[in-house]
Amino acid sequence: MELANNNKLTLAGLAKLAGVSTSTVSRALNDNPLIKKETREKLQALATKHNFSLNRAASRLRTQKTNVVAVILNLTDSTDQSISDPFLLKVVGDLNQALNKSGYELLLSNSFMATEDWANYFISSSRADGIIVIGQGKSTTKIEKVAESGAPLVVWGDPKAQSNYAVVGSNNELGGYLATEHLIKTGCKRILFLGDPEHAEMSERHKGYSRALKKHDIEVIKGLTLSCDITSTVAYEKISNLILEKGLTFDGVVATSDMVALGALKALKERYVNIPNDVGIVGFDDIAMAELFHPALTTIKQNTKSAADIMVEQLLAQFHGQKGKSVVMGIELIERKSTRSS
Amino acid sequence: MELANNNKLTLAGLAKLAGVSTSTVSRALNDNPLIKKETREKLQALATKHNFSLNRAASRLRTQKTNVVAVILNLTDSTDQSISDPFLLKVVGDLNQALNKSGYELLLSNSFMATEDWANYFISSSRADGIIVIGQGKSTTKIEKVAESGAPLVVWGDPKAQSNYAVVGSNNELGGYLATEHLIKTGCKRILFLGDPEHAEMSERHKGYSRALKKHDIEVIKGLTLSCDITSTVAYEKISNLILEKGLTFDGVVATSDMVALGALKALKERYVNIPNDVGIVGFDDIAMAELFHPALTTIKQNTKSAADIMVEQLLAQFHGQKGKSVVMGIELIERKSTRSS
DNA sequence: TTGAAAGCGTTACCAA
DNA sequence: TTGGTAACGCTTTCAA
Repeated sequence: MELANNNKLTLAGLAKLAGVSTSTVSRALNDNPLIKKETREKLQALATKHNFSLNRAASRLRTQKTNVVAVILNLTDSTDQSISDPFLLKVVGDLNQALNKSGYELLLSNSFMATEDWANYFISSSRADGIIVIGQGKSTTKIEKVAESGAPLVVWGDPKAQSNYAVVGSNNELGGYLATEHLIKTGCKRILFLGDPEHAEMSERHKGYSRALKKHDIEVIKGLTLSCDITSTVAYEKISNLILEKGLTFDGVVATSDMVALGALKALKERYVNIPNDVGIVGFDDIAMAELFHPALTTIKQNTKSAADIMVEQLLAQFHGQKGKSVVMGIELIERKSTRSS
Repeated sequence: MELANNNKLTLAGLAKLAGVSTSTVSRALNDNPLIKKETREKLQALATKHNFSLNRAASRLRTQKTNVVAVILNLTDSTDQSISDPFLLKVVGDLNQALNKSGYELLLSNSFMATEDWANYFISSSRADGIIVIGQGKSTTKIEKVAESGAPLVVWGDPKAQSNYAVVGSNNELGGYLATEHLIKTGCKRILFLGDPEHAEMSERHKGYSRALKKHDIEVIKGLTLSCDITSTVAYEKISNLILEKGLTFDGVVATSDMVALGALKALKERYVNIPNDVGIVGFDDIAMAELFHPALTTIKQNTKSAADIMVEQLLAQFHGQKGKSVVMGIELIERKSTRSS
């Protein structure tokens, strides 16, 4: 039998039950050492017993702090409004872990929200204390607007691109370089770059691709850079069309993501092109299933877990009044079976 | 030059600027038809001009409504604390879309949070108005606790399992049945079930598997049900070990997810088992990359997009005082190349 | 070590 | 159609 008391228990109610003031209960529940340990524990026990939970709306209003971070999936260039790339979703998952560890909660959003002014929408409105944007996309105007507003902000993107905000991301140029060089060293001569060079991160990878070719005295041919959305289906179509129209004009592929690599892989295998002997493929990301493809995908691994930790760290620094720094994450070539062994 | 006015603009400030009362501004910004259209638009324009944004902490406190829904990834059985299954992440993405459409925001959490009492943590504390749990996991005690608290709740899981809360999910039994029957019809005699029958959803799929076998007068053999976590790596190991120890004792595989199917696929291909001629494989989910595997994966498609819409619908119903209903989503066999053609 | 009371920025009732 | 004002539930300053 429950008490017929519909009124939710508040701090004041709990204080009355305990015979102390609201101040004392508030301090006790927030583990304030001002309160005698004994009383603190007694009150905490009482709170648990009565299933009491502090009203966050009220404390947020009072303290002007939400302990929430807005994470925005910046999908500007995808026609499909839903997130499909497992890599980006992995980043979200890892951010969730990292934020929770630091006592923050994750408010998930994407760039298709009605609002244009993220800082206003999330920060001024007291919805969140800071913003993490995943992906710089093709246009960074929305991001820059947030930066100008002075709101705490960290972006997952290309940290080498100069910006007035903190960007955490992999060394994309080096990734592109290593991928390309690996193909060269395993005997490829005509290497295709598959991806969208308008994208900040992808353009860096393309720079690395060009650098590797030049270093090894291979001509950079325009026709061997194939612009392509970062989805496997588009990659599949692009490669299929290319082969259909011009034949197999390449013997290596540098893909800007594992999903893109997977699309290319399929298109090639359907035409009985042998991987890696006829064409070698290197992906980017090292998503969980990269090693399960057939052949297992050689790829550039990005460490999302430590990236997430660092992003949160840089955001917290801004909460504490410091300036967020851009951080370049190391990457690593993972050799598997989609390229010849070196 | 900005005005040296550090104090954030509030409703009261805006009201003063406009020469009206706070009530009027509040109503105007909430598009209350009580206010003359003219004044409303004037005030809205003024708000945009001054970059004004309502303080949500304050309005949430006042209205006792957050317009936030907590989405909990229930990863009880995974040792790995991060989310890796693209299917579940797709569900999160689709829920985000569906919630946004209805004016709600998504607070992402997982079951590794310190707290045990979800209703208390999210609802009593005014963090969210309702809870969506993704995955019933092996134990449903936490979920039942939420249900008992009376908090608005919708669960993605198996809708056929009886429960005192609203469950939205696919017709898993039928899915298991269709997958198995398809293998039988394409000539398989010894069909392996690969998955964890302790899992609510998986156990339904297993029931369908057994029903199909019985219907076609095939004996249900214990040794052909291989318990397995829902990750591709575990599936890979399980299949590898099975073959190592007992040889190729089966000619068909019903996998409980596409990721599991992918792991099995790899293990088999490494041993030069021909798919689909030696062994046919059917997955479950139809994740984006299912058709990009080699061979393209025959699978049972779950429609996450409409599932997300329905989950939100059922949650909103509870917000409006109605009782949430369990809904069974239809599934569909997608025939590709990992099974012989029928 | 604890208590009284003001105030965070809204909304909504009641009055005009 | 608009305004005055109390109240939402907490935290924190100041006082004891």
